[in-house]
Parts: sequence; C-alpha cells; structure tokens
Amino acid sequence: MRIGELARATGTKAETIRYYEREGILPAADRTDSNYREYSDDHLAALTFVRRARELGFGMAQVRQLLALSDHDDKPCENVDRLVQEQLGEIDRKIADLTLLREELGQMLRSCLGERIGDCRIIETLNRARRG
Amino acid sequence: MRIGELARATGTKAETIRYYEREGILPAADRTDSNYREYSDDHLAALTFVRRARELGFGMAQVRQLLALSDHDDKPCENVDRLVQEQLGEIDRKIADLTLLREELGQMLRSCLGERIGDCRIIETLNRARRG
DNA sequence: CTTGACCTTGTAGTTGCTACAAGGTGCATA
DNA sequence: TATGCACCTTGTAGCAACTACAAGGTCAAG
Repeated sequence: MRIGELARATGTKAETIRYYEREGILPAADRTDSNYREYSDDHLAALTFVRRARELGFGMAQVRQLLALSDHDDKPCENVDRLVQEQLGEIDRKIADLTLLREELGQMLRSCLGERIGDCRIIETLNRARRG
Repeated sequence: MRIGELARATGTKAETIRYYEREGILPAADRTDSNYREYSDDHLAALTFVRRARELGFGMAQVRQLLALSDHDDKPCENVDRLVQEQLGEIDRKIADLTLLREELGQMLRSCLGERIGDCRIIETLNRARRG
C-alpha cells in the first residue's frame, strides 16, 4: 500500500509517517519505480504499535525501547514491565499535579463575587506568590 | 535590582525573563549605563503574576489576557472568571484522559505474568489497534 | 591585573509533530 | 491527446515555552 492508505488505516497523517521514518522509528519503506513509498503489512503492524504506545502516553524514547524489546521474543518481559510501570508513575504524578491545580482554581472561582476587577480575589490571588 | 536578583526572587531563569520581555509579556526594563537591565518592584509584581498564572496551567495567550484584564480595575471581573472557568474545564479534561490511560496501563501491567516477551500480553496489547 | 560572578546579544535545540511550497506521477474523463 | 485531480516527493519552517549555549562586555574583590 502507499503512504496515504497506510495513513488512513492507522489514523496517522502521511507527514507523520515520513517523520517516523526520518527519525528511525519506522523502517524505511520500499520504493516503486516512481519513487513512491510502498508499505507491507509489517509496516502496518509496526505503525499500529507505535501509535498505540503514543496514545498511551509513551514518549518517543520509550517507544524506541518498546520496539527494541518487542523484537526479542525470547527474553523475559520484565523490561517491558518496568517501562509500563514508569509510565504509570508519571501519569500518577501528572494526575496529582492537575488535581491540586483544579482545587486551587476552584477555590479562586468560589472566592469571586462578580465584583470590580480592582477587588477581584482571583487577580489578587494571582498576585500573591505561592505558599503552601 | 538586576536580572539575576529578580530571577532568584521569582524562581525564574534569567533567560526566561529576557524571553518574556522579547515576547511582550513583561515591559522592557530600564538600562544602566553599562546596558544591564534594571528592575523595579513593579516588574517583580508583574513577573510574580505571570509565573503564578503559568504555574496554574494558563498558557501564554491566557496570561496576556489576564495581564490586560488586571489593568482595568474598574471593570467587572466576569472575564477573569470566564478564563479561570475555561482553564478548569481543560484541566478536568486532562484529568479524565489521564485517568483512562492509567486504567489501561494498570490492566496491561496486571495481565503480565513475567513471561517471555513472545507471550507478553503487554506487547500483544500494544499490537492491537485500540477498540473501546 | 587577574579572577570570577555577573551581564549582554544572538542562535539553535528541545518534543512530536504539522503546514506549507514547488514540483513529479497516475489515472479517469472530455 | 489533453487536462484535471488526487496523490506522491523533497525540503523547510512553524508551533509552545522555554533552555542552552557561544562569544564577549562589566564590575568588585584580592
């Protein structure tokens, strides 16, 4: 298949696929006589894997590692586990951060009584350096 | 004060302060005879405001709006409210997304029995296109 | 008079794409 | 045959919000 078809099949833009190739995330495609990229089902599988990992929040570096690991069928998968666990930890950290933010913004909003900006507690809060 | 002191006072790198000036987020500082930037307490207050807003997850565009709004003491603060509410909405969306991710990664991890990569459910899951 | 901390400008790198621009290819239709 | 259109190619630049350097100027202390 050509790049457009692969793009449609995976919900990826053609430009992104070329980008992955440049970055070495995907192996280079064969070329037709007219220099078009020609993809196999292996490429489809690889790209699906990459996109899925990206959707799950893995960065490019981790995707590279996962790809490398997935090539070694006979090794134990503890390294895969570790990557997933690290990713889980980061997501937990992000959720915790966002939850704090949410709390603080909620309080700001509740403190506002629709007054003049000069009296606005929100602006006032923004002007205070954070403590606690 | 000079840029280094302002940087220490606000927990911002000097380079970031210069960047804010370039971007028009902060007013340009006065210059000493030797062309060093010289900051006033007004600058300190402005930078504190900006950093606080950034910490709360506001983007540069929103920070610009908040700065503009905070200049108009006599207007009602409903626009400030709206910005905060939008920000709250976005944070909620991010938390929801991350919570789904977390769930999915957790399941992957629980499905793994420390086997060979060839049998690893995690790699297998990554290879499946997402459905539901 | 030299060391070292500080400041200046300008440029390029980060992440993960995305958006052009300028041109070549392939196929259906008038 | 011509022409139109969708598709492909490469290369370059842009996004957010900084961060990291390089090459050089300034200033106080020892």
